[in-house]
Amino acid sequence: MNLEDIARKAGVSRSTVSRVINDDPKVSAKTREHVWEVIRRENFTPNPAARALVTRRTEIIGIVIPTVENIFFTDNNYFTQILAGASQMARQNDYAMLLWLGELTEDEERLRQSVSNNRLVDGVITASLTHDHPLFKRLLSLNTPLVMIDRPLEHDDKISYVSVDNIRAAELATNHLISLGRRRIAHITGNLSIADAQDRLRGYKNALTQAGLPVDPDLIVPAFFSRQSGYDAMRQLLPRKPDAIFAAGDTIAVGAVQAAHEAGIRVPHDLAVVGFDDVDVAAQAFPPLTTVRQPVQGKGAAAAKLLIDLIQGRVQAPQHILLETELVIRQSCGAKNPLKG
Amino acid sequence: MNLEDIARKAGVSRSTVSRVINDDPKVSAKTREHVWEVIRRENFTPNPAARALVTRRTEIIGIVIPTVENIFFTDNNYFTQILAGASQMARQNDYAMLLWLGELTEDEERLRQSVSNNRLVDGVITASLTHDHPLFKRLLSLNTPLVMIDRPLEHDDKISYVSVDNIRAAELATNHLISLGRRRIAHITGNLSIADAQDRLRGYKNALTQAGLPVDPDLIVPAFFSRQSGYDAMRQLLPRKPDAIFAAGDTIAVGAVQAAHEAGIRVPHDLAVVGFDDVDVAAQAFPPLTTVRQPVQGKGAAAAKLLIDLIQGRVQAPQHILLETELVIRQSCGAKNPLKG
DNA sequence: TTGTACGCGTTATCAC
DNA sequence: GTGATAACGCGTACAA
Repeated sequence: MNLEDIARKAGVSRSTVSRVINDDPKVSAKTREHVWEVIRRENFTPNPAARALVTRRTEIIGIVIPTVENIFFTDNNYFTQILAGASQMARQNDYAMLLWLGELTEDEERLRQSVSNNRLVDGVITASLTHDHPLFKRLLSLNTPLVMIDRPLEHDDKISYVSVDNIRAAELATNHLISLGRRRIAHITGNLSIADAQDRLRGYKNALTQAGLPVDPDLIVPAFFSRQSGYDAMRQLLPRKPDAIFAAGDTIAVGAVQAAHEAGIRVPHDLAVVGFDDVDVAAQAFPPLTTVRQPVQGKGAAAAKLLIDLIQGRVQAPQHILLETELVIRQSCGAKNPLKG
Repeated sequence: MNLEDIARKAGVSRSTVSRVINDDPKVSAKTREHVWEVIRRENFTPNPAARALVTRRTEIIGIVIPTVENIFFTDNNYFTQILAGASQMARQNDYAMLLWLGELTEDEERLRQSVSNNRLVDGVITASLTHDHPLFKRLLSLNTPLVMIDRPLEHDDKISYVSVDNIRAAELATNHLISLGRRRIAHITGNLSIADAQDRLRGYKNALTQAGLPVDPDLIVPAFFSRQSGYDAMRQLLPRKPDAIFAAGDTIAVGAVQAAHEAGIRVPHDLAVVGFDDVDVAAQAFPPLTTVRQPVQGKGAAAAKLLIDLIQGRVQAPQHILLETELVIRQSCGAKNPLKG
């Protein structure tokens, strides 16, 4: 079933059917309605391959989640939420969504090829792409529309991205701990090759300085966004006797709490803990985590919307969008009025 | 840059280039090598739209995760792992992967249309599609190759699917609790419109019966695959004083443990708990959950492989693949030799 | 072994 | 407002 068939059944020419489908104004209301009727009756959809061949557009956006660690070690539903947000926005705009997930290292070159040689998509979203990943340079040199989720560490002035104000958000978290009377506040960082992690570290330092507290290097432990990493970091911190932890991610915080428990340290009594993200594990942790909520689905949705706007020429790159964060108080910080988890 | 350009640069005809790309044997080794060189030098990739137009194949598989609850209430990384497995297998076979996520109810009709009218993919994988979902009938009546992840409740004899033997797995979990001396073993079910949940319930009953223990309806509480639901179910169970819980999912188990803690019940001392899936939250729970691990990534990968085999005619539908499960002993069951979480 | 010519289903550019 | 007709880039009989 193709345009020709519909045309015959409707008693018009192929071009007219095409015009009807593409909302071309110069077609009489009468024929338009008639043709639509036939299309609906026959349950016809134009062949996207043929369409793409001539329009040079596929109406597909790609989303790339590139690194091994993201998929296998992050251990939370961050990426599910990113995908949910992007998917919904794409569908609302009649775009389909192609997914590339980075996996084993051996596959990395193949992924890079697959993404960069690809003519299947009108534009690309990346999530948590680090500037040292081979795809980074490639995607920049391509002239496909590109939107990054999470600010890139390099060339961020030339790249469109969607993120949150991580510095302010980290200040928020740290100030909260300060306001609870904590004074030896430690920070477990995320992967510092990611701008988010760097910004959260900066926000932590800012808050201490502004409160007149010392920034003690011994209380800053670099880690990655994983539970094991948070666990290890906490064990390093134990002898330094912090009274609070600001962790750069919820999964890190969960690992830290586990190490604290094993050492007989009570959370929040002996140690107040604040995480970041508000992904699934935050509310499910014991005790439920106080954390900085960032709108993860919102980031996915905003990235998709921005990408589509770029594709359709409604806006010009680069564009930077920062979404709002919010402190969610549960039990791990020991504040008086915790919300229900 | 197209076949014609490459042909000119290589001093051959367009068809020869096409033959080289498609590994047609009747082309001399010499020209073949020469043409490949030009292709590599020019970094050429054939236009997939043009190719799809003539071959009627897109080399794209679709994956559908349809229901609202899956995305928003499941709160674990189950679907991330499904996607990771499917994605990796797809790429290994030079297929791209299109993702449809079901979201808000208003969008359901749009999703159904988008999936079923679609000519963008060579075949479809569904994850956790229930038989009462509008997509179920549609996908069956389409003649696109189809593979379901998780056995469908109806027509499972006509549908290809990948799953685990949930009955045996549930027996495994329940037997473990019995072997630890527990006698009032309760079961919190998953969403019973999903076959997995029904099978786990059946396995639970089987194990009790085989051990000569009574099946007490008061110790079976229906729930959904969510933490809140597990929490509510546990509160119903409290007055009935179970000494063990087999939960149909890890997230359910986490909710149940939380309710138990609030009631002053110690896990595992007063209450042994076993979950199902071994998703992220299991190891991160407090205490770390003993659970039945199912190979979630493996299910995604197996589904993609099977779908591609169906598309390429290597096997005939319907095919049923059951993967192995494994009991992972951590702390929530109180067994003597827990593995490291 | 290589080249020629046609068709895939659509949109765009002309005429009318 | 409508209808021919030429692209779009590729695969593939068929001819050479």
